[in-house]
Amino acid sequence: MDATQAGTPAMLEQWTAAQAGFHRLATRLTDEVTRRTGLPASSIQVLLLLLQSPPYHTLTMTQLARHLEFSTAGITKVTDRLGQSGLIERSPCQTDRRVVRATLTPQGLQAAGHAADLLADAVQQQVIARIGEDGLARLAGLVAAVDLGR
Amino acid sequence: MDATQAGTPAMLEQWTAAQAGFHRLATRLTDEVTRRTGLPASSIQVLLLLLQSPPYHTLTMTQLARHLEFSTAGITKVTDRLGQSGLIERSPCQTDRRVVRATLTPQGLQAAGHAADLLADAVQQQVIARIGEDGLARLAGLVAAVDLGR
DNA sequence: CAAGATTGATGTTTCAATCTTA
DNA sequence: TAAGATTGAAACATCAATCTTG
Repeated sequence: MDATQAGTPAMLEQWTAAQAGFHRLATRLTDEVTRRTGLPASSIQVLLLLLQSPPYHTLTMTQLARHLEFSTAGITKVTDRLGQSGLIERSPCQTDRRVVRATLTPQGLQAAGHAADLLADAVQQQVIARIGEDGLARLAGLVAAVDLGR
Repeated sequence: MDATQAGTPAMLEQWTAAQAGFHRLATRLTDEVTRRTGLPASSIQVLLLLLQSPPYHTLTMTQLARHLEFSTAGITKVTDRLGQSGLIERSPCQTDRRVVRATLTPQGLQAAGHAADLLADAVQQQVIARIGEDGLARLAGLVAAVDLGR
């Protein structure tokens, strides 16, 4: 028996089940927000990340890409769409002119807040109601622990 | 203060962090398999699901779509590609001629086993090594608990 | 030469419409 | 009439190549 099989097949099934289940959950929650705002999932993620980046609700393209595990090309296009919708503004950085920063506009701040409210409702009803606040905390903790050794 | 705010902003940040972290993890594990097999993530998911569906490694299009939270259109095209690669075979159901079933070919069974080995290695090294087998079990349990009340 | 960002081409997924069968 | 599956069009994300700046 080699190292490949050491964890038993059950380990792999646990992982695939967790992956599929998490995907179902994330889809269900995001769809709730998408349906009421018309925004695709990636745009919602960008808006919420900027909302959670006080005090100026500003991040660079690469910061957005790193946090969301997106390609920089993808971030360029998401922020293009958000810019055309008037929800964010892109501005070149003064000190390093290679850098482009994305900032929530007042309208974007409002949209992000609305999306956050809708998502919070969904999390409350579909997650907290089933595993409690401590359940969510344990879930987030486990994911973070795996992420740390990155 | 209305129900929307009840869970505190921290609850929402925990969720967004968990979502981003899980996405990073899933991407990292799958990329490992994709790089060595040339198969996109969705094809890998279909192969593994069929592998875990004994005794005949057969599922219908809608079963695949439901388990993976894919559109049926998407499943049609994934199985198209897998069929062209000779990894699965599509056959009409005898008793209900609307239904199409996908079955692993001998070659597909081998490919699925290989993908499972690669993924199991990645899970072992990147997940078990950090949170242990019981950590993965807790993670899967929490996700399943949220999924149940579906 | 390396890092940040963008563009065009490519692959994948979904949506809407359609076809077939129950 | 509804359910299962497929098709073509559109949306989205990634890759490779390119441009600019440090």
